[in-house]
This record gives sequence, structure tokens and C-alpha cells, in this order.
Amino acid sequence: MRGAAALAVDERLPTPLYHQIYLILRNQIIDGRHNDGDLIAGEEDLARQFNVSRITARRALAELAAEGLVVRARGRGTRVIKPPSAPPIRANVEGLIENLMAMGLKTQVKLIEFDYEIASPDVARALKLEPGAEVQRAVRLRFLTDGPFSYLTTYVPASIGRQFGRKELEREPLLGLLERCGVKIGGAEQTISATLADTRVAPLLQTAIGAPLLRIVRVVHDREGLPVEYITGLYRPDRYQYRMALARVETGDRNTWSANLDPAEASVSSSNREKRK
Amino acid sequence: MRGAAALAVDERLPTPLYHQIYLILRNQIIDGRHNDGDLIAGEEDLARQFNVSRITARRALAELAAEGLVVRARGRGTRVIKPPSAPPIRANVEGLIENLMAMGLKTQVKLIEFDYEIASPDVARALKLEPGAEVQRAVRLRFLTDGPFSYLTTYVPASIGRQFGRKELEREPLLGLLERCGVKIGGAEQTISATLADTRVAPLLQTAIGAPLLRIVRVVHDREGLPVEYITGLYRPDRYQYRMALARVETGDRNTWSANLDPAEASVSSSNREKRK
DNA sequence: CACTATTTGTCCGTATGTATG
DNA sequence: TCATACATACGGACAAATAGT
Repeated sequence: MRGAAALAVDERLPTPLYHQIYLILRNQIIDGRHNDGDLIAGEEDLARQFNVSRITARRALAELAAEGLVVRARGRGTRVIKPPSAPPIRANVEGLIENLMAMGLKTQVKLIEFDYEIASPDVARALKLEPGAEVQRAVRLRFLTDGPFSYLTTYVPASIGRQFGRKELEREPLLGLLERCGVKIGGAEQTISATLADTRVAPLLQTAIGAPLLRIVRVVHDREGLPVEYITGLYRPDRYQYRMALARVETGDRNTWSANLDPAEASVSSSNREKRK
Repeated sequence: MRGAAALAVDERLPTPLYHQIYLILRNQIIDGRHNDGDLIAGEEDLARQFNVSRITARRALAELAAEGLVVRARGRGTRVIKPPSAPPIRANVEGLIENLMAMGLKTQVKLIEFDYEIASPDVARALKLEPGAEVQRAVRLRFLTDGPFSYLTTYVPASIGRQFGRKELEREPLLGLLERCGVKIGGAEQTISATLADTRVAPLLQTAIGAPLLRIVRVVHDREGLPVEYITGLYRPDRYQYRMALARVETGDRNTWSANLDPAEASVSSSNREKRK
């Protein structure tokens, strides 16, 4: 009895009802709960389901139609249009760090901001600098053929950053620049999370304000464990996803679980779907 | 010249202006751009920055204050209140799959829905079942001490799922149940992405509609490569983050990059911050 | 070819929320 | 606080296209 699960919208929220419903339906379609051409609930049905007026339900469907997720026709109902499969173009690399390099080489970059500034508390802590130390800060946009997919803010200790400038950053991946500065990169730690697009990044990433973004914060360190780069990346989830394979590894006689990241790769999907007319 | 970057709100969006501004300020505070007790822009300043009226700016600040992110006092301005550091409690496990098991054992689970149904197209494809095959579907909420942090929807082929029921699902992690059914788990593939909380999951995760969520879609397969479980998990990013360490590995004489996930772990942070009064 | 049921498209009037000055 | 403008949401009514009998 799936339909019995209480679907509800909340009138007290700042978001309009029609948009709440739109989001739910959109999720259902993207999650693959329908086949291409499937008939979905009409205006009257939706209105009953969500306990709203027909006009409100109608507007939610209109938003879906404006985005091209459904087609509507009088007397025929509302039908789901599945995107032309949008097969994820995967970077054919193995290994995560190699992948990071390959990404830097295969995509186009635009340098948005570049300056030297006093490290903010969080940045200083991550790079293990004393408060007040200077860092090089760069904001870059990364492009795929069909548009921007990532917004990267990088911090490098000024001592290292002085050895290259704007032009190098626009041409080469930062990891490569660091290596050429004599930094022996040992590894990295990263945290994957999610945020919303605010008014600064939304226009740059050509997405809507309040759209979900994948957020990856990474600290790269050299072989001595000294941090050399602090980067936070915001990614459009429709164009970039983090893919990895987990393999079970038997360790000795105990029936313990251990794991290993085997063929790890970030997949870049090229969906050309647009937001909000 | 960081402040010069054009901050703007979009009037064409369905979200009210005051709420857009609220989200921006909230992000800035959470991202650590201020220290505890820092003074932030007042009503007049905000109104100028975002090109809105003072009342609108005021309301954004009022929402922040209601959430406890700032304190406001006449004549003293608006000051940031940093959450009590909220140190992420890390699961002390090594290895990703082991981690998945440990998570299942250490956290509380509530079974929301449980039924058998015909596999939707995407589920059938992921589990390599022919269209129309039956699957066991379970929706679970996972709790930390301070509240829910993940919403999990799992699909298991009915042939396997018939061997356990509701009670087992509430007590044991699904991976353990599968093992006891004779399934030899070989590994998994997962994709990490981001979405928005819709009206179904938002109340369950005790978060706002439209809040960002980490989304992990995973297919677990046995040693023959046959899929045995399809799971999509939605996670509150303030309570659950995906942490991993990347290590550079020298492979032979070529100066190539290879990578390995070494001490991988998911960190669970216990922030007790509440949303929307 | 009706006739009908269904479903979308369009219109009205009204009440409330949002935002400005 | 007030007046104004616009968006949101409701209920109801009718027209137009489609599919089935």
C-alpha cells in the first residue's frame, strides 16, 4: 500500500504549495518511478492527494511541463517524458587522485577571483597555519561542454602560492602546479556533504538559487603530512556525481569486513536539462 | 575584494526574499566565515547589500535569531553565535563496508514502510531483474542520539527478501540479514549526489523542506556480481558526512597517479541545532 | 455520427501573504 | 503604521480536446 503513505504539504513553510508539490513530483520522476510516456495523476487527483485546490495542483504540473519533464494535453492527461537517457560520461581514469588530475586537464577553467588574504579561522586551522597568516585564494569555475559544473575555492599558503600566478592557474590543475613547486604530494582527506546554491554561486553554475549542490572539502598534504592545499568544491549534482566501487576484502580467518576503494572514478553526466524557464 | 562580489536575491523565485537572505546568511555562518561573537551586517546594511527594504532584511535576521544562530540587541547589533563546535563523532571503523555494518549496529532504526511490490523500471534495471519482477521494499529511518540522520529506501529481490520480515529489519542491518540468507557479498557500487528534502522526508528527518540532503545510491552485489540490494539513502549533511582519505601510491617508474582509499570512514557529527522554530 | 466521461485550459471573485515606500 | 502592488491559494464555473461506447 504505497499510496497510503501520507504525502503532505505544509502551509506554514515559506515555500509556496505549488512548488512543494512540484519538487515531490520532480523527485518521483527523476528517481525513476515511472516509465517514459506513463500517465501520472491529473490535476483533480493531485488536488485530492495533497489536499489543495485544483489551481495549485495545476501550477505544480505546469512547472514540470515548463521544465520538459512532462507533456500535457487536454483530454489526454499528463505524461512523463524521460530525458534521452543522459548517459553519464565517465572519466576513464582509475584512482581518485589521478582522476583529480585528469579532471583538471580535460575540462575548461575560468578564474573568477584571485587574491592574497589573511586566512580565516577555519582555513588557518585546516592548513595548520598560525592565525593571521597569509594565503593565496583562488576561485575557479570548471566547465564541461554543456556548461559549468563546479565552483572551486582553493587556499594555498602564501609561501607556496607565490611561485605561480593567475595565468598558470587558468591553464594547469593546481595539483600539478604544486608538484612543480617542489611539493611532494602525499595524499588528501576529504569530506563529502551537501549544501544549497546561494546567490553568489547559483548564477555562476547556471542553476537556481536554493538548488542542491554536492560539497567536497579536501585538504591535500605532502608526504610529511603537512597541509599544502585546502579546497572546497561545489558541484551541480546533475552534471557531476561521485562514483566509487567498494570491494569486500577477506582479512585472515576472522570473518571481519574490510574494504577497499577499487576502481574509483567520478562520473560526469551531461544532462542538458534546464531549470526554471 | 571579496565583498564586491555581487550578492543578490532573485525576485522571480518562488521563495520569499526574506527566506533567501536567511539561507545565505545561514550558510555563511555555518561555513565558518565568522568567529563566535562577530558582528554581522545590520538591517540597514543588509537592505543595501541585497537591494531590498529594511523590513525584509529585518525578517531574515529575525529568522536567524529564532534559530539561535545570532543574538540581537538594540544598539548592540547582531552577533554570531557559533554552535558548541559540534565535533564530529567518528565511527571508529576502518573500511567502508565494515563501516556500513557498524553503522547498522550502532544506531537505532525505525521501520517506516515495508511491502512487496512490482519493481519500478529503474529498480529492475539496477537489480538486473526482468520488468514486472517482485521486490521487497523497506523504508527505514536511522537515528543518532540527537535525532534522525538518514532515510533509507532499500529494494531486495523478493526471492531473497522472503527469508526475513519486519522484525528482523528493525533489529539487524540488512547486510547482515543478507549474509544469513546465504548471500556471499562481494562488493558494491555507489554514487554520491545531492538533492532537496521534499515534504515526505523533511518531517521524518526533522528538517526543513528544501533543505539540502546528501544522496547515496548503492547497489550491493554478491561474489558472482549478481545484484542483491539496491539502496538509496538520504542524509542530513549536518549530521552525517562522508569522509575518506586518499593516498598517493607510486606505481613503478612512471610518474602516474594512482589512488587508494585507505582509512575510509563516515563521520557522524552530533550537532543539536534545530530547524525552523 | 452522436453522446459521455475525462482531463486540461481559461475565466471570475475573494482572501491572505509578501514586499515596497 | 498605513496604503499600494503583486503573488499565492481557494472555490466555482465553463470551454475545448480526447478517448471510448
